[in-house]
Amino acid sequence: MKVTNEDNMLMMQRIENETIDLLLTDPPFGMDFQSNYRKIKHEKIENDNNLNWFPDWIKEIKRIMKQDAHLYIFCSWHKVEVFKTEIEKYFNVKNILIWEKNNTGMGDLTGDFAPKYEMIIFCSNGVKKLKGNRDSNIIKAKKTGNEYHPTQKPVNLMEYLIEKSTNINDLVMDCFSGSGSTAIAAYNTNRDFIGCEINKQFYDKAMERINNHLAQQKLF
Amino acid sequence: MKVTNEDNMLMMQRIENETIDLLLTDPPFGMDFQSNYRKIKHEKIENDNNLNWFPDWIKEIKRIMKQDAHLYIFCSWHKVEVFKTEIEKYFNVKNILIWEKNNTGMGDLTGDFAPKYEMIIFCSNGVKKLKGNRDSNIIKAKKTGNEYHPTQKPVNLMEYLIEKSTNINDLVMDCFSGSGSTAIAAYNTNRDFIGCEINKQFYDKAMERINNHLAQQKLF
DNA sequence: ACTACGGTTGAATCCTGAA
DNA sequence: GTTCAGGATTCAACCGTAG
Repeated sequence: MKVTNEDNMLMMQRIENETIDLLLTDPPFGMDFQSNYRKIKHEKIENDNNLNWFPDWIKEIKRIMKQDAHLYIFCSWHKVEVFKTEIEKYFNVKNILIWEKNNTGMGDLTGDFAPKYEMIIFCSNGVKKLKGNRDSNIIKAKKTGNEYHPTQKPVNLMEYLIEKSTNINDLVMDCFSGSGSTAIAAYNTNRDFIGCEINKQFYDKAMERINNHLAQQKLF
Repeated sequence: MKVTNEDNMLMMQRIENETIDLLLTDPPFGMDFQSNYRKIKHEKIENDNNLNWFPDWIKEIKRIMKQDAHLYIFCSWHKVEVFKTEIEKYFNVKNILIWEKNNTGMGDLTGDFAPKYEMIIFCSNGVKKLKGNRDSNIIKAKKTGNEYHPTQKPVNLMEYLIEKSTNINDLVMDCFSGSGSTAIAAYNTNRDFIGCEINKQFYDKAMERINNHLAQQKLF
């Protein structure tokens, strides 16, 4: 397990071709997002409000993914056309999964439906099977907190996706580690993990969370 | 209520500017679709496996929609980037709704998640409020049959969307009427309806369905 | 001073699930 | 059972500055 505080393009430069078994990550969505309503105020997510970085990023991802590998890339419906179009240049977009949350979000209260899901673009590099039952492309998972990051992902959702697509000791990567949920999920499912988070505050909080989790596990 | 057997571009040519209160339609998705597994074999949906017609179509839609109007355009995730990008040139894409079905479809049985939803691109022309409660963007509705069309929509789903976005006697349009579900839903909710279906077999079956429905209503 | 414009601020909803 | 909190937003109101 290795989590660093740096830009993910720098981290990936050090990774050899065809190394990663699974990409499971939640990139910044290219939205100028900051909730003024939260009780816990987080630093605004660094975001130039566009996705200019995306083409170079996905190209570098392609280089380091193994020949038979899965990718799960979180995405809002607002920018799904940008994500999907660019990803399809390199990978086979197999599905767009719907992560259904337990509650709805804010937004236009009278002229719109309330947001209740995020999209997850599911791709394969080459051909690879999924483990276990044939589950549906709508996945219900409770949002479990935002004490480490405003868009913190539920650990059990990440564990589920890891177990659908990898074997024990496989290498899972998350380029936008955020709260560290993916790292913890990889640890819990006995997979190896590499990831980074560019924001120092989020990185520090994630490392504290991860270290606490590892310490608790060792008590048993 | 008026349903014709013709190409929808011909039908729309006869409609004056800013006439339609609600567009609720399920266009051909630009996929070469034919299930070989169905018990009921339908004629293959006419489709040149691309969406070349879409830019002209949406431009014509823009012309005939009222200044404050909603649009619901069904869409598979496979081509959502094409639909969304083109629609955004003319309308405000407010949301992508998820119609969650009660059961899953076919497709890749071992390397993919099972399809359980369709997307509905929800747009507004100008500013318009929704009626009733603030519902979420995941809408559960049972698929109720495919005896009239392979992608037949549940009448209650169409009724729900019509009632969210229109008043009694408003004019609802469905350019791709298919099984006639939208027409029946408009009738049931006391809205006016205009639509067409290019395929003679689907058109005949839909008209039979609609006429039977009207006849049954008149018994009471 | 008056308007036009752009950026910032804060208020609002209802459903779900945890307590 | 009942309370309670929380939410990858949008909109309108309100500034400040420029023309």
